[in-house]
Amino acid sequence: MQHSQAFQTHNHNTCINSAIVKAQHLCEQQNVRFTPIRQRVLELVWANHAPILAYDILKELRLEKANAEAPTVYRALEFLLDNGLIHKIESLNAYMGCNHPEQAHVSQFLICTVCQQVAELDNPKIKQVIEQQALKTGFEISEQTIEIKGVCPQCQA
Amino acid sequence: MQHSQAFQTHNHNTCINSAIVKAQHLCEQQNVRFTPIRQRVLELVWANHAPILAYDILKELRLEKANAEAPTVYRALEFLLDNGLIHKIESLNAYMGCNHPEQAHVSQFLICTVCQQVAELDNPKIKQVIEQQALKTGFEISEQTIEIKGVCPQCQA
DNA sequence: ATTAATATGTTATATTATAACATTATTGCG
DNA sequence: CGCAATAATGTTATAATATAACATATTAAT
Repeated sequence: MQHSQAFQTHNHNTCINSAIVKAQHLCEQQNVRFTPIRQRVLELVWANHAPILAYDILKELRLEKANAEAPTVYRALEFLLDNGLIHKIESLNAYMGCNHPEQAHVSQFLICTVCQQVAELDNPKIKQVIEQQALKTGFEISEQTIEIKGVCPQCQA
Repeated sequence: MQHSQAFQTHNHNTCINSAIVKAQHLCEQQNVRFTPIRQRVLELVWANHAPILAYDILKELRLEKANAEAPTVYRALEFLLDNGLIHKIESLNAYMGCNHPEQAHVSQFLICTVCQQVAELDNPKIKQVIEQQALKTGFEISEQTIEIKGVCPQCQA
């Protein structure tokens, strides 16, 4: 089973549109404001399946909004993170869209070091084994950061 | 089985001494230079079971070496990382000593958000399940970053 | 001893992220 | 509606993390 389109060819506009629509619905449900800046930043994050750097978002924003500054971007990113709409890839200091923000989940990221694309897995086995093994030491987990680097199927060919 | 002393009381001088001795041997074997700066940085990294920030290492170094600068620290950290003597905790931008640099291994880190201490696990089950599940998508793993946040046994009491 | 390779010193700057305060927009309520 | 409270954005400055580039010193190999 392929959990993500990231490593397959697909019409990526569908990804972006679907992400925006989901975000709109979720923000409405949560009664939080999906403002134009927040939407635009989310669109920019979704521009590729590769994670994007905050200052690269800023560069893009500035093409449309000359007075954009770092806090504009970081505030939008914080909002999107808080509401589960994006993930931060810690080992890259970069951000990527979340595949299914509508449900809480623990993700694992497969980061292709050749094409830079990242696939989001939400594999319950991985989550559970980690919980199980950590519990053996008496540790109570609140958060898992799982980032896997390697080469995706496309780039092996 | 407890894989690390981090969350238990212990004579920590033993940890530091043992880490330095292992590093000396390994560097000799590998025919790389374990210089005074590199040794001192390794000692500072081992000062606690909590990861340390690069600029905190720099502050300590400067007490002994007034002309120490950022590159001094980052070069030593790079050397220690390259030779498997320390790990970088990506989600904290911080560095910690490696428990058994003498063998290649995939680690998982249990980061206590209360006491800031970090235990290094080297759990083969976790490693294998991740490999297995990633392989299902055709992904070839080269590196795993596994950082688990939560509360350690001591801090639950 | 001389050269090559490695390590360190030094200055500057790139990159990532936040603090602090001013202004504007939106919401809730009398 | 009009006003106050809250939330969001604008703006300037700076903190925190990390590297580039080039000079000097140390060590290793011949």
